[in-house]
Amino acid sequence: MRLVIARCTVDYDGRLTAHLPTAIRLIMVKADGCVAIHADGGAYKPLNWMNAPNRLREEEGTWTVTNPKGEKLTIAMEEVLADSDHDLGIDPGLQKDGVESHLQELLAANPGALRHGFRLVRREYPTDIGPVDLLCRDDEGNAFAVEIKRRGEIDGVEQLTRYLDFLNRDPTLRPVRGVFAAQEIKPQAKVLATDRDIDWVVVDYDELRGIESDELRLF
Amino acid sequence: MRLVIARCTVDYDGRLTAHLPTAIRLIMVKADGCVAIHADGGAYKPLNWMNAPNRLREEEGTWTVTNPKGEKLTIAMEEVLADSDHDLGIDPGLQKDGVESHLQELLAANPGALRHGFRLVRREYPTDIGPVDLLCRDDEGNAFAVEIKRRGEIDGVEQLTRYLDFLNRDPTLRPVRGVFAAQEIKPQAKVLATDRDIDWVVVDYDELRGIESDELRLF
DNA sequence: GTGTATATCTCGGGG
DNA sequence: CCCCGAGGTATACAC
Repeated sequence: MRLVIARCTVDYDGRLTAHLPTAIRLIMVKADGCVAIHADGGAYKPLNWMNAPNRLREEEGTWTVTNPKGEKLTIAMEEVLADSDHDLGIDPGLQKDGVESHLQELLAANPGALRHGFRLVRREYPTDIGPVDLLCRDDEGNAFAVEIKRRGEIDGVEQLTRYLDFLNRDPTLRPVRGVFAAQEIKPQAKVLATDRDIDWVVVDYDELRGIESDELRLF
Repeated sequence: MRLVIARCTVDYDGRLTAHLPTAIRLIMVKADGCVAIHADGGAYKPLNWMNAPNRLREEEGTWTVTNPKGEKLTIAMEEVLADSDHDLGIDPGLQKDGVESHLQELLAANPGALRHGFRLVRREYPTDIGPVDLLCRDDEGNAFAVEIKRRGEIDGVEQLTRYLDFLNRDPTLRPVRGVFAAQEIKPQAKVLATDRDIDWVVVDYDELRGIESDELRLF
């Protein structure tokens, strides 16, 4: 990783055009070739950047970064204050826990946590406009489409509504009701779901993991 | 801006839990206090971070960053390879061109580019759930709500659908049809728009700018 | 503060 | 490769 502190101006021409007036900034060049220009604030997002793959040409105080899509980043170096290079090696990568996919796995393994008697028909059940997280049936054979979110907001209800529209055109499934499941659900999302006759369930992630490990303990 | 190159492990505990095993990484601390941990690849997004406002405690090889929401980032420094500080000053900021607001201006000035005979009633026409980008009428007086996006995706169609629901309750406007305009429109968005009887138009930004400058040239 | 809409979103998965 | 959905989305802006 190369780190350059320099007074510079920057121009980006690609998906939009953008210009940075003269100032001192950090220019970070990673091993994969990606370039990011950081100011001393504004969270982790750089002011300007160019992702890999790209080609960096460095000549007479002007850096030009181009990529295959025809985007172009031009850095005019006015004064270089520091320039260092560091060998970081390959990163083993981030281990995450608690995201939606994991929540979906847990609920797929324990659909009864959503409603008593639920059994899973299929995860990622396909429709013309995308896959539904879970398709379940209750003990009377009624079909339910389940949309799972970590945080339940209004667009999750919209998403489920779209799936229900399409699923209810299928005579082998009809009628299909909706269940909106999330670790927390915003008041507006509850209102909209209720208005559309969609059930909502707040699920407890830690409790689900508890059920899971309890079941494992039985073996 | 402080730049530290160090072999470290990192743990984040907040909206999720995440762990980074031992490796050499860049730790960037900006003037506003935000902390970002970068590997030598993977675009501009850091592996882990903590935005401002937060509190950084540094003691005996362990950095602890906490924020008011109760999130916590712990960096265990095993070996510091470089540690430098740079005064960057305040950045004058980015000047952008080509974003949605500009596209909206161009289409407001040239509604005929959407459909022959269109004239503008109002930009940002208010409804109970937010303003519609453009309200137009055709040469027969029929009302059209226009939603403008740079990239047309499915949630833009949802947005327009909500506006149409509300606009069609107004007897002085009814019936109002929808036009979904974007520089590019994803296939799913086209399917959903067609399904809901909403027209969609792909607009060419550069061509629109051409029309604009042509009109200026007439004066 | 919440709610809403945008982003050169980034990133990862699946066809 | 594109399409699609999720994100510790972040960020700006209106109410």
